[in-house]
Amino acid sequence: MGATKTEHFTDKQNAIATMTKALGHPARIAIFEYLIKVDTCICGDIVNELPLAQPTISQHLKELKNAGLIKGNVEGNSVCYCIDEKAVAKLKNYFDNVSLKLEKKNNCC
Amino acid sequence: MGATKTEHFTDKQNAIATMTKALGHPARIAIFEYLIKVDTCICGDIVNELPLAQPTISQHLKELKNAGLIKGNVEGNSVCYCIDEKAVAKLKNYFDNVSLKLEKKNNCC
DNA sequence: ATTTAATATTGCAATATTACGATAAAGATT
DNA sequence: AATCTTTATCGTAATATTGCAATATTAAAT
Repeated sequence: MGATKTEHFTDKQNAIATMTKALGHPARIAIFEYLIKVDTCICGDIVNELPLAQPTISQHLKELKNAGLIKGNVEGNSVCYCIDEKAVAKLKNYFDNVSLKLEKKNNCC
Repeated sequence: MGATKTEHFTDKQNAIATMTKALGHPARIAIFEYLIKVDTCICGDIVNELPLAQPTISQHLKELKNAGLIKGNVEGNSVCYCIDEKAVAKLKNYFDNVSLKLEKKNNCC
C-alpha cells in the first residue's frame, strides 16, 4: 500500500483535497502569500524570497500549478506566476459553506 | 533530506499549512464533511461511513485531531468526535482575507 | 556566437504518508 | 468472569514527498 485511494471519494472531495494538499506545506503557503502580496504578476524573484534552493522552489511552484492554484505564463526570459483566483474562490466558498453549516448545528461538545 | 523545513517559515504559515495539510487527503475531507453533516456529536459510526479499514480511519482521525481540526471526547465505550469550530473559523478567515486581498489587486494575467 | 540569467528537469538520499492485518486496551453486555 | 464492541497502537510494505546538486533548457544580453 501507500497510495491514496482517491477512487473511493467524490470528485468534489478529491478536488478540495488536491487544493488543500498543495497548500499543506509552509513553503507553498509562503509562495502563495508572496504572489498575493506583490501587486504585479511580473515575477521572477520568488527564489530570492525564500530560504530554499531554486530546484526546490521550482518543484513547489509546479505542485501549486498542478493543483490549479497558480498560473505561470512564460514572459520572455522569466516566468510570470500568479494566483488563479477561481481556485481561491472555490476554497473560500468551501470554507464559507462549512462555517455556515456549523453555525446552524446544535453544538454538543 | 525529506523533512519539511518548518523553521524557515512564520508560525502563522506553519499553522495554516498544518491545517490544510490535514485536509489534504480525500478520506480526511470525507471524515470532516461527515462530522459537519451529522447533527449530533455522538459518533462511533465513522468506520461504517468510509470504504477504508478501521486502523486507517483511526489514523486519519488522529491526524485531524493533531492538526486541531477535530476534538475527540471519550464517551463510555466509543469516542465522540466533532469539529473544532475555532480551527475552521481560522481557515475561513484566512481564505476570506486572501480573497479580499485579491479583489483589491489589479489583475494582469 | 558566446556568455549570462532564469527556470526546469533529472537523479538521488532522507524522510513521511498511506493502508491494513494483527493485536492491544477498555468499557459494555451477558 | 467471559465475551462483545469500539477504538487505538504496532509492525510493515508500498508509495509519495522533500530537498538539493548537477545538469539542461531557453531567451536575453554582450
